[in-house]
Amino acid sequence: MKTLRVPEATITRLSIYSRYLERMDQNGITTVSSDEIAEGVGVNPAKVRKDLAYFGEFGTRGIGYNVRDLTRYLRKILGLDQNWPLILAGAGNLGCALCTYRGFNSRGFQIVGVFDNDLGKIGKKIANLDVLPMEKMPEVIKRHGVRIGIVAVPPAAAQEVAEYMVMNGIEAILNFAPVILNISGGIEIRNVDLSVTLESLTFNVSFKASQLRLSI
Amino acid sequence: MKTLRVPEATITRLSIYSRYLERMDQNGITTVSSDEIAEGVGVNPAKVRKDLAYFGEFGTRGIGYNVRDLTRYLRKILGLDQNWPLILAGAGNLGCALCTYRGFNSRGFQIVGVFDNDLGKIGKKIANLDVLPMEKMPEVIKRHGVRIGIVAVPPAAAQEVAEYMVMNGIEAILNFAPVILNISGGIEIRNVDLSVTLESLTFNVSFKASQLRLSI
DNA sequence: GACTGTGAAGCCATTCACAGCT
DNA sequence: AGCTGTGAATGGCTTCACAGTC
Repeated sequence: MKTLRVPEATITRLSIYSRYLERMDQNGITTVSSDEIAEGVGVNPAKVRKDLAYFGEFGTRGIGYNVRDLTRYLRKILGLDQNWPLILAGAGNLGCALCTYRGFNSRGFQIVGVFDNDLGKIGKKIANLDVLPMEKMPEVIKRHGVRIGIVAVPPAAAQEVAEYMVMNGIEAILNFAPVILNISGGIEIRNVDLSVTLESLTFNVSFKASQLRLSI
Repeated sequence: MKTLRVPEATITRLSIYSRYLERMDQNGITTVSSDEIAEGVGVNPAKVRKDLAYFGEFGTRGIGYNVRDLTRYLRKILGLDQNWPLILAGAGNLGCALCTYRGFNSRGFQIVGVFDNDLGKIGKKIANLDVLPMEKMPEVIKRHGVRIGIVAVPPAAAQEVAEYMVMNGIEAILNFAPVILNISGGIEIRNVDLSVTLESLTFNVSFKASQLRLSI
């Protein structure tokens, strides 16, 4: 009975391993070692083994891991042995891109409702989905049993939209708005913040050679 | 002379502090304490002070920090005292969304070239920019002095495109393709991987109450 | 009294190194 | 011989707690 807390970073890596293994499976590879996985995704081999060890013993000493079995275990660990309906708030450019994003379907994600409060957008179709007014959200969440919501509205509206989602039963939020959402009650939030990510690049590019001689 | 290595997580937070401070400035607030910043962005106050201390002493004991000055320092630290031209490979839905993303301009980012190898897309216009064939990339990089590239092409093409960018002088890559890029030579890479992010949510939502009784 | 800056302590993730299995 | 699984060691980020300053 393991009750160790699993690091968030481990979960991220499991997801990456999982995708790498699926590609190996498609290439007809049946067995893989932690060294090969590590090489393939750019991490330390011991880390691969430790990450897996949080959840069980999936390998065979002297041999390695069965690709297909490990893939199945990983998908189950990540909760991907079921489909995940998603709702999306914000039918702007980003929202459109997300609706048509191909990477979702293969992992069991499907956007089942798109919402906006802009009358100019409501009623338009995005990838077979009607853009609905926010008031319809509760109904869609119930009908599909949605637990995860995506926030892709302008920053000024993000907090309000997130609260509305949570009020209607959403348990986890993927937030693209460049603000820190203030939500309590054990709601899981992940932020995708492009400016922040780019700025970690500009920092590194700016002060690469000149090891930190900032002289402000 | 500080030569301490600055944690990557610190850089990420500086970027977040910076945006928070700009909002305070717009609201007419002139002075702020580490406690207030911490509260506003959801971190520990000591962490705010430690993060800033890597780069200097910006505050006044007993008083706090001057909002406008600290904002300016942070922008300089992050390399945002200059504009950053970007190139974008991949003129699909995601590419379009990125071209019109409003969050970039206010932070000094500007996409100056969009490239694709799909003849059906070349020549089309996205947000005032012509979609160009990949062969034009070297010229655009040189003309604008581009150092950062965005990869928004399908996964199968990502590695090749990234190598092409690096070969033509790009020093940092923001990668949206769901693959691990294998690039050497001190090139900075940041991955924005929506499936991975969503899967850390499905994991947490799946095994929230049921503290990890996986029974695979 | 209020708040910053920082050494020290605490904590958590990573890496090492090797026992154990095939 | 080859590779996994894991206790121990390491390294690094976070938090505490308080001296120092206004």
